[in-house]
This record gives sequence, C-alpha cells and structure tokens, in this order.
Amino acid sequence: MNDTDYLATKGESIGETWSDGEREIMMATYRAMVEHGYSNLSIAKIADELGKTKASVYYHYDSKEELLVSFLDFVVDRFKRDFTGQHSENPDTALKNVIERLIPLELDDEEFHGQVVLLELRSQTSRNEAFRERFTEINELLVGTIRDIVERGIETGVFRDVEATRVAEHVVATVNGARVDRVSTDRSSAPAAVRVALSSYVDAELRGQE
Amino acid sequence: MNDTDYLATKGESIGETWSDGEREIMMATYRAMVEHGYSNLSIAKIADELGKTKASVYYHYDSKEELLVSFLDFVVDRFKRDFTGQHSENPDTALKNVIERLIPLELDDEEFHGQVVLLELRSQTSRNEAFRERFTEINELLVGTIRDIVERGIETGVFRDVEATRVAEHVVATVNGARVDRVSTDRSSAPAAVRVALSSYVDAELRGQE
DNA sequence: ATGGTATTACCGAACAGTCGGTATACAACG
DNA sequence: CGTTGTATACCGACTGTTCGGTAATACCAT
Repeated sequence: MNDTDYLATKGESIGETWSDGEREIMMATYRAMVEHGYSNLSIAKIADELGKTKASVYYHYDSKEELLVSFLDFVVDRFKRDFTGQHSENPDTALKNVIERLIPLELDDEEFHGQVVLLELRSQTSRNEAFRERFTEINELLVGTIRDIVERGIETGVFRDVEATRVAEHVVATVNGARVDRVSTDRSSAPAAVRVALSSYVDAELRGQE
Repeated sequence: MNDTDYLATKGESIGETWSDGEREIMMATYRAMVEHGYSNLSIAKIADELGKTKASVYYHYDSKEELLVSFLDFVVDRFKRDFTGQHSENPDTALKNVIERLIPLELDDEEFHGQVVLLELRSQTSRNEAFRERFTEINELLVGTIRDIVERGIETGVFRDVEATRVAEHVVATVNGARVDRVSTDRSSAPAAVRVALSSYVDAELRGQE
C-alpha cells in the first residue's frame, strides 16, 4: 500500500543519523519526488505529502537546497546499505552475485521508482557540486568493491592475472549503462541481455584458459 | 565566442525540418538549458536567450511541452547526425572507431554541455512518453549499428561466431555507462579506462583463437 | 501600377497560479 | 518559563499562457 515502506528503516546510516522528524520529511520528499519528479518538486508538495505545512518543513531545514542535499544523502545511504551486503564467498560467485544484484532480471515498482529518483538526482550533478560528490562516491564504492573481489580472485589463483582496476571499471560502466537503459527506454529485454553478456565476459576474461 | 555554434547547421534533419525561426528558438533553448538546467528552464529564459519576448516564443509553439518535445527532436537529430558517420572499413577497425567516437578521451566544453543536456533530458523519460521514445530510438540505433558491424565481421570470417546482438548490447551498455559517468562524477580517468577495457574485450571476445 | 486584404512575426501588458521564504502566534510539554 | 513543533497569513518574484495591437510583407484583383 505504501510505496516507500522500504525506506522506512529506523536505523541511522553509515555516515548520517536521522531523527524521527527528519526521516519522515525525507520519506515525504521521496514520495513527492516519485509523484511529481525532481523538476516539479516544491516545498509545498513535500509538506502535502508530510501532512504538515510548509513552515513546518522550514523549521527543520533552512532552505530547499539544504533539504535536497540531505535527501540525496538519505537516498545514497539507502543505496549503499542495499548494496553493501554479504559477499564473502569465493570470488567467482561473489562477482556474479554483485552483477546479479545490480542488474536484477526484473524490478518491482518500488525498486523502479528508486532508480528513477537516482537518475533524476544524477542529472543534477553538473550544476551541484554536493550532488556530484555523492555520485562520485557511489561509483568509487562500486569500482572498489569489484576490484577487491577480482584481486582476491587473482591472489587465490581463481582468476588470471588481469588488471583488476580496469576490469572493475568496465563492469561498473556496463552495469550503470544497463541500469540507465532500464529506466529511460522501452527496451525491456536489454538489461537481461547485458547481464548475460557481462557474466560470460567475466567468465572468459577472468577464468582464463587454465 | 558562441557556445552553440556547432548546432547552427543550416540543413534539415533525418525526419524533421526546421525553419530559420524555429532553429533559432531551438538554439536559444539549448543555450538557456546549458546555462540554467532543465529544471530551471522557463519560457522567459528561452526568450531572453532569443532576444525576443515570451509572446514571440508562443507564436511559434503552442505550449512549453510542445517546444520541449521539438527541442528533444532537435538534440536527438544532432546526436544521430554526429554518430551516423562513415564506418565502411573492415569490421575490426569499424567497431573500434565507433567505440572511440562514443567515448572520446577528452571532451571540449561544447561536447560536454551536449552530453549534460542529453542526460538531463534522459532523466525526464519516466514522466514523458515522447522523451522515452526518443531515447529508445537512440539506443536501438546504437545497438543496431554495432550488431551490423559484428555480423559483418562474422560473415567475413574476421570475428568468431558470437551472438552479435548480445555483444552489441554489452558494448552499448558499457559505452552509455562511461558517458554517464563522465558527466556525473569527478572520476576523470574512468572513461579512458573503460575505453581501453572495452577495446581489449572486443579483441578477446571477437578475434578468437582463430 | 494601385489599392485592398491576408499573413507573418513580433511586442507590451496582463492573467491566475505557484515559487521559496518569512513573520508571528498558538499549543504542548518539561 | 523556555523549548519544540505546528499553523495562519503573507511577501515579492516568477510561472505558463493569453490578449489586443502593430509594423512589415506578400498576394491578388483591378
């Protein structure tokens, strides 16, 4: 029934803590953004979604800009928490798990809306430095995670001695391209094709002739 | 001096023709969008950039929505014209040329602004069907072009007998990911790394043991 | 060639509505 | 009494859009 239940965790994030009031505003912002989009987002619409008045929002945040940066933190924390899961298996399956997690075969509405919101925020990076920093952070997290897995695989002899960073950059670019494709085109079968191609690439490139 | 001179070609596009007046409005829209961003774009700012009045813009377009869809056509036509160049060489170099054209080692300001505009327009796809159609079209053009090259390579025996469509989807996703990365993060060395990785992937996956 | 009539392209002004933001007051609670 | 949270009411600026009017030009019958 509620579109944003999956945002309603109570805990604090990796680098930020949210009071109950703040978290409710963040969730209202999320709902308003899903409904109206970033370019039509206003304090009044957030307040509507919150069930309060604009002044009430301005009690917690000094400006729209500050609220939006906080919201970005909120969404990015959520992304990182979703992504940073258990991946302590052997490098081969760990890598494939990461790929499968980043390119699901299909998305429910909640996940889809989440990726739309991320894309809309990403489109603001060229005009807002704080935004650009956060997305730089996300991509560095992805590349770092995958690089670590590849390096571990090389050390344990499971993978050939490839350039880990380069492979990681490749995988992350491909994954991001598939994700953008999914929310911005009608090519519904493309992400699955990319996922298959990427997995077989990983097999061919990393598992070697051995 | 003028940031958008490269948009000032006089000819008509693949599917659309532009009168002088319309093209001036399109270029003014482009300039206004580079300066203010999609979410802060208004008819008044376009008119300012045009050196005319808001009413003058409304003389040529019935609504902001209609103007924006025309602008999207304008930008997409430009992208297609830029991309659809000569690629009649042998499949191996043709494929690498496409990749190098889609992931340049560095962008000048004009090219960078163009990609920013494309990303901002892309972020509207979930809320505007016409927008989504155009970006679907772009990606289909890219996939189709690459698939044709790969198939030609297979027929002429230059490439192994791979699944052309799957490879094309992989390449396009990677290219798009690198392009999004470039305009939305500070990871300035990432696109070059992806380009190298993608080229060596093409070598390994397609050129085979032969 | 002339006079009349459309058409094109523009302007200034105004419309109702929304924007981000603020001042102030009221109620609950310690 | 002071703090915390909320509501009412408002501000100037800006939003997309429409209107009446006006030069300049083009077409066309006389």
